Amino acid sequence: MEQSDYLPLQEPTFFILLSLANEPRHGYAILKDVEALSGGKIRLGTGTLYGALNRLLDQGLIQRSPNGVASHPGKPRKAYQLTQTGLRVLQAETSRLNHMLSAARLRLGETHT
Amino acid sequence: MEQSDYLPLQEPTFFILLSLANEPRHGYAILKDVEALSGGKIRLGTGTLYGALNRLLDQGLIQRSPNGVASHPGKPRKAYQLTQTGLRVLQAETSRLNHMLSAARLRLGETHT
DNA sequence: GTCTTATATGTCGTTGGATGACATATTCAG
DNA sequence: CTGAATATGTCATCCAACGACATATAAGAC
Repeated sequence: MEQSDYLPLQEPTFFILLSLANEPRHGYAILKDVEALSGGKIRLGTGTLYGALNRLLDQGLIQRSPNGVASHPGKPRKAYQLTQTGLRVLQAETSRLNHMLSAARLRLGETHT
Repeated sequence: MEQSDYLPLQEPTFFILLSLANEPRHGYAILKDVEALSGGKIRLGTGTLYGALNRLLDQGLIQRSPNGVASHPGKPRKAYQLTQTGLRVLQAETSRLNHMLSAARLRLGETHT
């Protein structure tokens, strides 16, 4: 299994992995984080989110992380973290994005950005 | 209809539009151009290509272009070109890609590129 | 002349991730 | 007690991508 077998990532999946890049988070926290991270442009539906989390678990790109014990509203939290594979996939996807932008600059004639 | 209604673009669609950014091309030429443009990494299947071309026609992102009269092997060529809408969508997608990379740099801690 | 290769367009069934609607549970503030 | 924010989850549907297959033509090799 190479990381390229998981590419390309779709937008929601990309942001979910990115949200977990530095620290473990539970689902709802990912939801809010992605919204902030994208400047409010991306609002994950819960169907998209929890579907993706289960798929990513199956694929081994994320894994369960010990839940904090703090009291909080709502159903019990489930925290997740990136696996090494997940990180590699995220980096590979970032690289792919860079290649696409290089190609776009060539054809659309932008100097940089 | 805003250009954002067509986003995000999938990889094949993005490269097809990009291939038409500067000059009209027929399907098979797009196939070869995308392969070159991506450094050989992306090889469109014909199902993907012709399916996408018809969809993009429906959506008004591309339009038929007068066919050259040159003799050539194979079935008669059908040339396509970007519409103004198509160009705007392509630019919007490029912008979206840039935002994603900005977010990735923040979280993955890359200095640039 | 025929065979192969490159060119060229097309159809079709399947898959897989995204999406929106809906359901459920808990804590806290007013 | 009621509503809002928090929190997880299911389900049916949609749609672009994908791979396999089909068809046609021109040119060059032999």
